Amino acid sequence: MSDILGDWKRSHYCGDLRAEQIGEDVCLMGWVHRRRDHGGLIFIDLRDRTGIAQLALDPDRDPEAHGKAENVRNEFVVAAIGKVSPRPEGTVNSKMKTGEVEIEIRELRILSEAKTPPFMLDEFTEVAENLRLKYRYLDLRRDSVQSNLIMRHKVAQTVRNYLTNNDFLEIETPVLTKSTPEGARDYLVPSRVNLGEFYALPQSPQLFKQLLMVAGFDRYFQIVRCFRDEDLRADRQPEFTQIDCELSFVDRDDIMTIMESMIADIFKAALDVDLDLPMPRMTYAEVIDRYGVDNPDLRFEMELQDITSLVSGCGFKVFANVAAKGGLVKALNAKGCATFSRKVLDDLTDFAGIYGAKGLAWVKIQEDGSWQSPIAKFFTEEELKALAEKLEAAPGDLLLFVADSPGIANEALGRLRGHLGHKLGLTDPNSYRFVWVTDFPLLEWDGEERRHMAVHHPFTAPLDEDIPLLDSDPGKARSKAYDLVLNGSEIGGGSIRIHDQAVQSRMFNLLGIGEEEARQKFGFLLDALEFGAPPHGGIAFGLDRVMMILTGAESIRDVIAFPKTQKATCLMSEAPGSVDEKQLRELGIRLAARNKQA
RNA sequence: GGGGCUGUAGUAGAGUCGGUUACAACGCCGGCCUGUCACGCCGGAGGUCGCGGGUUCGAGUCCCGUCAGCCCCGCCA
Repeated sequence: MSDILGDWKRSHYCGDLRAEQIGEDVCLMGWVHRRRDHGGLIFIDLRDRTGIAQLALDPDRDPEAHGKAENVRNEFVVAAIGKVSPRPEGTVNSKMKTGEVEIEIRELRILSEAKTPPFMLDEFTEVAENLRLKYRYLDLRRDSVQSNLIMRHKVAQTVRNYLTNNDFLEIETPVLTKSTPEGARDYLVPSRVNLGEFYALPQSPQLFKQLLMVAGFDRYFQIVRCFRDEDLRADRQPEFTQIDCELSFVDRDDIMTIMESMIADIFKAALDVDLDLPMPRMTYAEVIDRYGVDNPDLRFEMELQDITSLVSGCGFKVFANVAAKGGLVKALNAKGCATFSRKVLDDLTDFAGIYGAKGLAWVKIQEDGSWQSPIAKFFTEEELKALAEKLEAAPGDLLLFVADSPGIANEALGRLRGHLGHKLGLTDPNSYRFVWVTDFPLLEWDGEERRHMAVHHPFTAPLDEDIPLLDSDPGKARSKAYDLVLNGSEIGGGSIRIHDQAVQSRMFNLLGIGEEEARQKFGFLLDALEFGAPPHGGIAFGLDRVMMILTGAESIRDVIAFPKTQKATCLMSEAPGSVDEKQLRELGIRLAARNKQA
């Protein structure tokens, strides 16, 4: 039987007690983190979200409270009243914020008893993630995830303050909305009132925020949940949070300038780190050429080199053939890695294979400058010299080559570059290297669907100078889209939108979206564009990914209070679950028979 | 849809070549202990080795299947 709270009021958080409070009477409430029973004296480490304070219970001083403390177990919820006292000489704990003081407890109330938790709630015990997720409310008592969520709150507040001070308005948009085309799979919600019809949960508030610009709100933001029914990854959840912004009467530079300063505020507030502004900007073509991927990690160099022209006529058929067929031969120099074993090189080859590379050629530069390599014999002295010069090869270096179609050669070697950066310890977790990537291609060809797809989304404006290309060579057209990349991770992206109905219609044409289909899917946007749409553009940041980097979390689950597993289930609530036959009937839904026998 | 890793007391692990009663730690329960702070000492309880099948005289160990969690490819405008 527990005690009642009665009229006790908490006076302090546990973690806030310092030497300044010595002599004060305090009332603390929290969870028993640990109890140390010395037979006589009992110590209780009392925990709340701010930290831990040591309660001291002396049988001579307060036998009743001490007696109660004998029955206390871990994770009991207790309230305690006592006097803040200095710890006796030699017993100060310098590892604790509150280590100079303890509370001499006069009265103790057990507010709630607790079963022994299924795992220990200390920072030393590694617990399997499925167990952590099943008992998430206990896992969240642990300092690590709790401090991540506290920082997340701080970041959200910083965003609100910054954007508010810059004349943005926070406006909510519908969660029950309409399926959007071109994007990821939608989560669907059946309508009871409109049998047979479905809402879709938003993948982003894209259309609504553009309509808010047409409506004249000028600057909008929302910290908003978005939904995508796609497979999960370490940095992808089916529901995630975006910092979503849209502005009128601006160009790309305006948006990037305003937003990078918000990012700087976030880093100052969360980590007390000062960022250098403005952040560097690079075109898509440049980052692909130099790093192979559109989200390069700039914490280290190791740039890719295009050596296609150097090997186009060489004796190594693999390279020569690729060059002849319009492919790309790219190389990077892993400085000092000539020591890699055959096994490691095989692993790197397998790694490149994941991204479609059919092989990975390598060269070890020996101490005497000679080439140790299965392919060296195919090259002339001049070719070797030219390659060595281009790659700045020095004794001890490891040169790696991928020859393939441009897409595969760039991606495979680019990913390999990132992989090596990690492996070689070149990715300092306390270094933050940003880059804006601009001038993305507007369209990409989808071989399966036999049509162009929007790289960003179908409302993205082409570069002014590339508008003529829409007719002549749409695949070459570049867009006014931009991504913000941090340490190899895309943390945000956006674009200037099309605000001209005629251009928007041409865009739909290019995408193979017929007039009827366009009208049916987002006629309201096309209509709106005809009623005076200002030039506008925006951006959305993935709050979860930003938080991962700020906290150093390896999984997005560590920055979300109640995340889902890789199969998009919640181990705690056991969502998703089946529903009553009655609910289905009301929705006019009958489940198709499963292919396995019931 | 595909590739890979993991699964042994409450927890996280060890378990050799297939061989006696599956180990020690932390936690838990009981006892002792008045300055600890991941307290200490003594004792105790606690196991369908994820699940199902197979091989074998004998399976935690080998094989097949299956379930769950994780990482990756595809997918994610």
